[in-house]
This record gives sequence, structure tokens and C-alpha cells, in this order.
Amino acid sequence: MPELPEVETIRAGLESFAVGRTVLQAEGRDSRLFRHNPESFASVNSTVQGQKIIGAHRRGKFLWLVFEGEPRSLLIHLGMSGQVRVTTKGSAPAELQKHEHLRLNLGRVSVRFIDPRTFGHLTISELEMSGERKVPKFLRHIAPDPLEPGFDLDRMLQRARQSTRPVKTMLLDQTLLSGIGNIYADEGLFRARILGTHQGRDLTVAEWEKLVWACANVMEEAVAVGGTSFDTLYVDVQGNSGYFTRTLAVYGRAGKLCRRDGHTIERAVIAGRSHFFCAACQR
DNA sequence: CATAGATCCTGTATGC
DNA sequence: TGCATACAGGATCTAT
Repeated sequence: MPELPEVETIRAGLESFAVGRTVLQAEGRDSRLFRHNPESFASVNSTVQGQKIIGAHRRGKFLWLVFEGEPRSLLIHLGMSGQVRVTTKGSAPAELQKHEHLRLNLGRVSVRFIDPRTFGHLTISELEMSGERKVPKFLRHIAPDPLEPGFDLDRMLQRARQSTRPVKTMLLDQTLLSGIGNIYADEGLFRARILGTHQGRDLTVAEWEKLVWACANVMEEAVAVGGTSFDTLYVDVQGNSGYFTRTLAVYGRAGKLCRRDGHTIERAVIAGRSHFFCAACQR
């Protein structure tokens, strides 16, 4: 569920509330969230126990915590239903709640990882250089996102302009460019006035540039207001909703009127996923 | 290699 | 009210 702006909002929350603190104790239960580490919760626990958190970083929809003098990071992916919550000591239930998979006790505050559908994961992954910065090895197949300095538009277009896949499907391909999910793909396509059903190779370089730039802009605006809370699933680390929902032009607005030309917003399905668009102003 | 489709889960909304 | 069905901000694995 969370896309780049929501993950960035959570990252910023961790930066202000968790970075600089030490993991006094970790609580968890064996769960699918730890599936990438063979020993499940135990191996995660042995890595984070007693460690001082010195950084919270992000690429696309992934975020990770870095520990002092430790080459291994705690990589977090929220899948469709993951949440990270920071609570002050005493305000969280003493027992892990139903879908809570990990809790880091940092003294005055606790960081809690909650995920009902378990499509997300919590993974210990070693850091390595990727361009100018250190990134978990697990992200080798994940492309830079359009808001990071290392993003290479030309390299991306080289692949994109040869593909017969629908443009929208390509925006969702995290190995091409990362961070964009179903909401911001539709919003970016709307802003660039392009229908998501076109084949990648049918767009000109100029159209592709306009499209990627539109997606980046929408996401930047969303970051500025704490992301999109389409329903109650997404909240920031303090439990607050994001305000970008009111700015959405097409996503979830089937049957409503296009704010640009008054035409009715339609819903179609591309590669099994909803696509919202205005047939009048997107071509 | 590139692509389409099935699959992993739970919770919520909708319709009968 | 109960029950059955559809659908959800994602990514990976499999088959073609």
C-alpha cells in the first residue's frame, strides 16, 4: 500500500524519533515477515540487540536502519498493509498486538512493525556501495527512484522505449525506476495527459521525460503533506493520516468529474490492476 | 530474455 | 443480520 511518499514520511519519522537511540531490547515472534533470514526472529534479534541506530535511509519503497559500526542493516518493506509506529513508553499495549511482528525498545520510545497481510518483510541485509552511497545488497535489482540524485533517466528510457508492455505497467516495474505504485502511476499519467494503455515503445523520448517528471512532481508534493491516506491503512509513525488524498485527480475517483475538463473519470484494468483515467484529456 | 498470470495474506466494503 | 464475493497503495515466482 505505501508508495514512495508514504515510505518517505515514515523514514522521516524514524529519523526524528529513532536515530540516535539504542536498541535496548527487541521483541518479536516468528513470522513470514522474517522469511529472508533463515533463523527468523532470532537472527534479526541478534543483529539489532544493543545496537545504536545512526541512520534511516530510503530507496523507492524500501527503507532501512543503519547501526553504528555494523555492516548489516535492518531493511523494511511495508508491502500492502505494513505500518511502522513510534509510541512513547507505556502508551503501547504491553503484549505484542495481533499483527505486530517486531518491537524495538529504545528506552523512552518503542518502534513497532505491524502488518496484517504479511506481504511486507523485515530483512537483515549487508550494506554495499551503489553509486555514491551505501545500500543493502537485497536491493541490487531495485532501480534508483526519480527523487534520488543517482537516478539515470537516459538509462531508464533505453529499456522503456523498446518494450511492448503498457506504459503504466512499466511505471510500476521497480527494476526500471522505483517508488511509483498504483496511485502515483495514475496521477502521473493524468498530469502528463497520457493513457496508461499505450505501449512503452510508442511514446517519444519527450513524452517519457514528461511522464517521469510528472510522477516525480506528484510524489514530491505528496511528501510535503505526509502522503496519501486512501483509507485507514496508511498512517505515519505517530498515527496521523496524510493529506494528499484530497489532491488526487483520478485515483479512486471513477464516476466523478475530471477537475480539468469536467469529463467523467473511468476505471479500467491493466495487468490485473485498477487504472483510473480521464479519456478526454489523456491521449 | 521479456511478458502475462497466479500467488502469498487479512480486512473491509458491497450486494443479495 | 448473515453470508458470499470482490477488491485492496506490492512483488515474486512460474510458465510460456
